[in-house]
Amino acid sequence: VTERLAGANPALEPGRLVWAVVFPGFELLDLSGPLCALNIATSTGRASYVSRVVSAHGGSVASCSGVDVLTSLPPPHRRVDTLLVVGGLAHIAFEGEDETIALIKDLAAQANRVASVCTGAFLLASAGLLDGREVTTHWRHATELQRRFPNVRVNADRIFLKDGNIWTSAGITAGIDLTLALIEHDFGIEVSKTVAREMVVYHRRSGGQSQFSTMLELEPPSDRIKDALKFAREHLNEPLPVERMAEAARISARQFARLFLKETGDTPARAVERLRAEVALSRVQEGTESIEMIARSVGFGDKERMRRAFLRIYGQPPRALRRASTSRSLHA
DNA sequence: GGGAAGCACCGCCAAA
DNA sequence: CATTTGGCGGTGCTTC
Repeated sequence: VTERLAGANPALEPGRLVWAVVFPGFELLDLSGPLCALNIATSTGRASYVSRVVSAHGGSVASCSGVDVLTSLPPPHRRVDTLLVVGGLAHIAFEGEDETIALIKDLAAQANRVASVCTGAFLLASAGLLDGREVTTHWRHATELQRRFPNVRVNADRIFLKDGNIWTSAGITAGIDLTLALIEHDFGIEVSKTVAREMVVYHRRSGGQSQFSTMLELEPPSDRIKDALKFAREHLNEPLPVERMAEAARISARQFARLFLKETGDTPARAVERLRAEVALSRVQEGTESIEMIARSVGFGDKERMRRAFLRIYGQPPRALRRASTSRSLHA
């Protein structure tokens, strides 16, 4: 089954066409993760995608995990919204994928945007689509990507990355995060959150070392909210009631709360709590500072309030998380 | 541990 | 006329 029709919802646009390109030896999860997310999004009735799996020669294509996938040849009418290129073991042999690269070049020219999962970035780079772009890929292959394509700016410290109409993601399951971001971009954060819940994955997980990654992966569209978040990060250890953040955003508290929820999918107070918890967590895990010290310096006031926040967010109190992390490093 | 106080959130309405 | 904005007050949750 290479084509999946959107659940009929006449109220919606005819469905964005997503073409996924595969090749012999591709990673199955690079493909199935995104397709699953798109399918669930469509089944909510609040989004609409039509996905197809194509390859250079059509027919059955073997994934690296031994499962074959039936693909089609790209039909003549090439109205494609999103081109999605997966990765796979064969990235070493991407030189032998000239036809796949030609296909990608051809489709990319028709597409509104281009995305890659994992080492799919190598194929995009080979097709000349990544020159001058900031991209990411599987951490294990990031340096090789940079070496082979000096004109590409590789950032290995991200789960996914959007540079203009080029979206790239880190290894394998990061394709799901990438697809959630696409869905959010297209149909709003409520839909992407629903899909994440349904798939039982994090709606936004933190990537790399960026402390505030959850709030940065997707920048809120309006400058107002961005300013407020910036203000919050800079004054994290001070009280941050809604009114103060609204002031930083230069709008009324009511409107601020409304916009904030719409753009970030979270309410202001919750977001501040998450921000604090994220900063605290890394210091709880990595350092030897007292819990009390950390709690004060990230704005929780005292360790008891931080403990409750940790229970809400991580399901475990700080001490348990520190213990878990130190015992892990002892065994490492 | 129970009850008061404070705050965040949200629905509702009116004004812009 | 519709959409956006801001204020008000009730409700529920957290903290004290």
